[in-house]
Formats: sequence, structure tokens, C-alpha cells
Amino acid sequence: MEIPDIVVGRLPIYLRALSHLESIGQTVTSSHEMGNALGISSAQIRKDLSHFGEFGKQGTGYQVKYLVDQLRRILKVGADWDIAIVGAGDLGRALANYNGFADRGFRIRAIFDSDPRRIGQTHGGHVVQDARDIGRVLPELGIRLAMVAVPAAAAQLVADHLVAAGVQGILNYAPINILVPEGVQVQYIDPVVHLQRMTFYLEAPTPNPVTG
Amino acid sequence: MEIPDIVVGRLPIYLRALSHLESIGQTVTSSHEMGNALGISSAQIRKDLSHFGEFGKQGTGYQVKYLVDQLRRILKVGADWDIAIVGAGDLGRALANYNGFADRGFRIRAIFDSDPRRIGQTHGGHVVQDARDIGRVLPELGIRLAMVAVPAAAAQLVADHLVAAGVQGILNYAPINILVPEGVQVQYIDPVVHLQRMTFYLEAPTPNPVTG
DNA sequence: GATGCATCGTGAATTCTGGCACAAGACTGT
DNA sequence: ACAGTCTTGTGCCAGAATTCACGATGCATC
Repeated sequence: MEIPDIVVGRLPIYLRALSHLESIGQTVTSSHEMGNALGISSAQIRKDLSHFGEFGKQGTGYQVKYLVDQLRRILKVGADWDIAIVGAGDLGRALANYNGFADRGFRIRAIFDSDPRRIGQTHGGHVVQDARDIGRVLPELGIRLAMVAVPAAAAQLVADHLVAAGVQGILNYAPINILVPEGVQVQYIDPVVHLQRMTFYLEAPTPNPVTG
Repeated sequence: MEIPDIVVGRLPIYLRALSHLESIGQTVTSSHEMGNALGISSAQIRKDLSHFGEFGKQGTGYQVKYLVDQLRRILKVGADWDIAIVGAGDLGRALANYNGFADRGFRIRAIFDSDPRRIGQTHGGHVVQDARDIGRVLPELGIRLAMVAVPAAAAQLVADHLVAAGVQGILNYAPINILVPEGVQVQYIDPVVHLQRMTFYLEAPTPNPVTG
């Protein structure tokens, strides 16, 4: 039975909400409670989860810890995934220093840049390596995921190198679409896309006659 | 006629791709070319655009510049939107220094933090202000959009203050869902959500017996 | 100007998605 | 024990979203 992509996309949201409940000491929840917190219908949550098994109990709801474990298993984030960061600019450094990966199944293992002035610097405990070494270092470390934080003009080339090095998933922060072979996962993060999606629903700004 | 959200969500992607074509000097494109570049069917692109008018010409395709202008108008990013950043940690600073907003319809106008050690620092040409002044400063500047880059534990409170200050759209980088009044737009950026969405489709990692 | 090819916009057909509503089960309190 | 209240998992179906396929049109070439 094939799981719809759109369902898969919601699972990390559920996991995040459940982990939050767990962290505040709540042991049981319901599809209604989760739905209210997430702005999703309870029926949707139940149906999504039902693709993978029966995790709840009638009349009671879901055991938070048990459901967290199940979602971690389903999403395969039980053991840590190693990640490489390409690009040691402001964003790459922020990612390298971010401590929100560790407890959610991911671990930064390497960071690369092509600028000689950045190579050798240390960020988040990792020495910036020469981007030309991606093809050697990634297979050595068995890294299969990468975050791309380079200028748009370089993103496709970087992606090509990553794929050649065996990377199977790319999280692309560069504001450009990239093409990869079938079987390689790509996800995009572009704040402007989200901002523009919001402004569609708002009244257009009136240019300030003073500041321009 | 109501435009489906899912269509609105694709428009910024189209705009980004078209702007790229424009930047490399291409003056004409087609739904097929765009579709190939974006991994979207050409019919989908044509139908999405048809919600807003007839922008192409049979046999020829679309004038890139014209379509860019139209999408900017539709998304209301013709004139610049002012944005506030809340949180001057690594991520907030990276956003403040990012120069990719300016030419896509947005302009950072203020940055806030609650940590006295950060207040007064300058990032991206903006002095970090006291987060307690959000309620005063935002209305003064007429800011209606904000990016939240604070720890998850603080995100809901910050969002409440932003909404009270008249903010109509929040781009939330904190890994937690927030509740806002109806009419306020919220978008989320959480790299881990994207990573987990990819790992679902990959083989689970085998823990390295040496490094753990 | 006629032919061949390319492309758009769109109605129809198909596939997908979400929500309703209910049977079944679980818990609480008397 | 039993009534009352919750909650899950799911069959069903309406509506949404996507794709198909085609008429209409534009351009290049001969």
C-alpha cells in the first residue's frame, strides 16, 4: 500500500507536536487535541495514522510516548542521520551552530565551502573543509543527507557533486530549483516563497511618500 | 472566484523560476519549459495561471518579463513590504544579513531581542531593539510582517505580541505550532520537518559501531 | 499562402483528498 | 451492573485537484 506524499508531509508535524507534549509531561492525547493545536481536523489525523497501524485506544486516545516512538520508526529518525552542510556563509554557520538537530534525529558531521578564507574556520565544532573534497569525504563518512546554503548560482553544481558523492537527500536553501536524478529527495526552504504566499492574502502596501 | 490555497502556494515558485529566466536574459518561455525546470506538469502551470487571466499566446508561450510583472502584481510584491525580525541569535542575524530579500519585494526594517547583551548590537545595518518595544515600534513603522527566530518556548508569546502590534503575517522559524487569530497568516520553516520528510523515503541508517 | 509544428486555454475525465458519521470499545461514577 | 461520555478506526462520498486531450491560434519555412 502506497502512502500519499501529502500524508508523509504531515507526519513530522505530528511528531513535533507530540514531542512537545512529551516534553511538558503529558502522557496521553487525542486526535481532537492534536487537531486543535495544529489546525487540522481530527479525522485527518486519525486517517493519516491509520495508514501505518492502530496506535490509539477507543475512549482513551493515544499514549504520547508510544506514538512518538512509532512516528520516529516510521520516519526512520530513530538512529541519527549524519548531515553535511555546504556553504559556510551566514546561513551555513547558523545551521552549524543550531542545536535543534541533535534531539530530532540528525547530526551535523561536516561543513564545506569553496572560499579559501572560510576553509579552516571552525563553526559548531566543525572545521570548514574544501568543497572540492566533498566527493571524497562524504563517502568516507557515509553521509547521505546534505543541506545546501550556497548562492543560487552555485546550487546546481553543488547538488551535482553531492549526488555524485552518494547523497540521497538534499535540503536546498538556495532560492532556485535544482534538478537531480530520480530517487534523490529534494526539499526547499526559501523564506521569500513563504512571505509571498502570505502577502497574496493581504492588502498591498502603500509606498511611504517619505521613506520611499 | 476563490483561488485555491494550493495554487497560491505555487505562484511564488513560478515567479522565482521566471525571475531566474529573466536574469539570464531569456525573454520567452513556455509552460513545458517551466514544468520541466520545476518538476510540475505543463497543464498544471497553465491552469494555475488561468485563474488570473490569459498571460500567454498560443504557439509562442509567455513573455517572461510580462509574466513576472503579472505575478508580482498578483502576489502584491510590487512595492516593498517592511519586515521585522524577532530574535537576534544565529538565525536572526543570518536573516538580517541576508541580501536576498531586497530584490524580491521585502525589506528588513527592525530587529528585536529580549537579551540585554544583544540589544544595541548592529546586524545588517539594524540596531537590535528591546523586544518589549515591539508594540510601540511596529505600528510606528507600519510593519505588518514579521519573522520569528526565537526559541520554541518563546514563540507563542512573541506571536501574541506581534499580533497585538498589528502584524498580519508571521513566518515562524521556531519548531512549534503557534495559534493566531483568524485573518493572521502564519507560515512555518523548520529544517527538521523537511529532513524527516526525506528520510521517510530512504533506508534507515545503520548506527556506526565505531563512532556510535 | 500553405504546411508543419508549437503552444495556449479549457472542458471533460480521472484521481486524490478530506470530512462525515457511526460501530466498537474504553473509562467513570453511581 | 449500567448509563453516560469519550475516542478510535474506517466505509463512504462529496468536493478538490490534477491530468488529458483538443480546438484555436501563432510562427517559421518553403
